[in-house]
Amino acid sequence: MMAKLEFSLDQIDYQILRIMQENARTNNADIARELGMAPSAILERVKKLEQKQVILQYNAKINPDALDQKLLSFIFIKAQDPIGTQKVGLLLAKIPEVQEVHDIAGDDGYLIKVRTNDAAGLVDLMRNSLGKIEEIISTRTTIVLETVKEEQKLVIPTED
Amino acid sequence: MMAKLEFSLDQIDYQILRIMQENARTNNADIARELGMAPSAILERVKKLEQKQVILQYNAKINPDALDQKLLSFIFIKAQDPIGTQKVGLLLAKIPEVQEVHDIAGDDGYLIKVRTNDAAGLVDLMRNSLGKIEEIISTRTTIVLETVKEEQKLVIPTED
DNA sequence: ACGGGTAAAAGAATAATATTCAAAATATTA
DNA sequence: TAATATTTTGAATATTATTCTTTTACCCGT
Repeated sequence: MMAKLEFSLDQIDYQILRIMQENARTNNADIARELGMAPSAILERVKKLEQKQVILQYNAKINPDALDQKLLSFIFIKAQDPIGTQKVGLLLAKIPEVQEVHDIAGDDGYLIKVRTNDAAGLVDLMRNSLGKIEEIISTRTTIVLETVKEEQKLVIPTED
Repeated sequence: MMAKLEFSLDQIDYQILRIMQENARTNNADIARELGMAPSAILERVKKLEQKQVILQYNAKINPDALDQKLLSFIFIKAQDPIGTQKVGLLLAKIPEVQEVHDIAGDDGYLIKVRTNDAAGLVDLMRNSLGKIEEIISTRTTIVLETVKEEQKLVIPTED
């Protein structure tokens, strides 16, 4: 079940991705104009990029402050997963406040990124959500004071 | 110049954000239908959300594998910033492969998230980019073996 | 409770975009 | 070089975006 995906993107695809990465709501007509192509061709390309899972999704970046989500934290979690599984990782992924779960090298661990309203919210989460996961051995929390940059933009090649 | 921003969102705004967070390319007509409102009203709302900086941007999530960006790492950076500045943070933010830069509590440090093609790319980056920043005292790198979850979705309140 | 005023929503008309599809152009392969 | 497959175009139609006016809802002070 581990089909090797074949991407194979050309320069035009890269340009589309570049535009989409800047503003995912750019319409096909605008992209078409910018690339000097017909809108229908762009539509085809974009559809294909979605099908090939090159574009995974379109999301709106919402200001955390607007939802009063003021505290960002990273938590290293040492856990004892049943061999060959990532049971803990999957449980962590289910927690809504947890934005990222990474299985990291070294200490049988995970690194998670968590957004809560405040310190109290973080404590709550650790007690009520992490606390419920028995396989967790220990945690180490790092509090973010200020975020200088936070994007998911990838570096898109200029030549093929 | 530190104007306190007043958000003040109602339940309809939350619903719009919820939809946009799932798929930022959902068109106004669809949102309107889903919320049982006129498209023009939705347009107004969305514009306002953008103006108020509640919605910061729309981005396409691109599959890192498709661009051969196979390696994800987190690097803790201990640095000696000139007092009251985040000079190092800003320099780090300029590096394209660096997706996130967080100023963290404790050890005068930063935590950055970096995406490179492979280990060689990471070494390159540390040597050529981080190496050029003199204020950096030391680094500690954590390699991600596998990512279980990676989103930026926020928890949107259900009641006001 | 009653206006006055403001903000938001609806509705209708127009502009623009999305989408479909057949034909033409391009690439690909044998 | 011919044959085939893929991609692009261009035109027609369906759908959506946007504008603007009218109507409705909401807020405040009296």
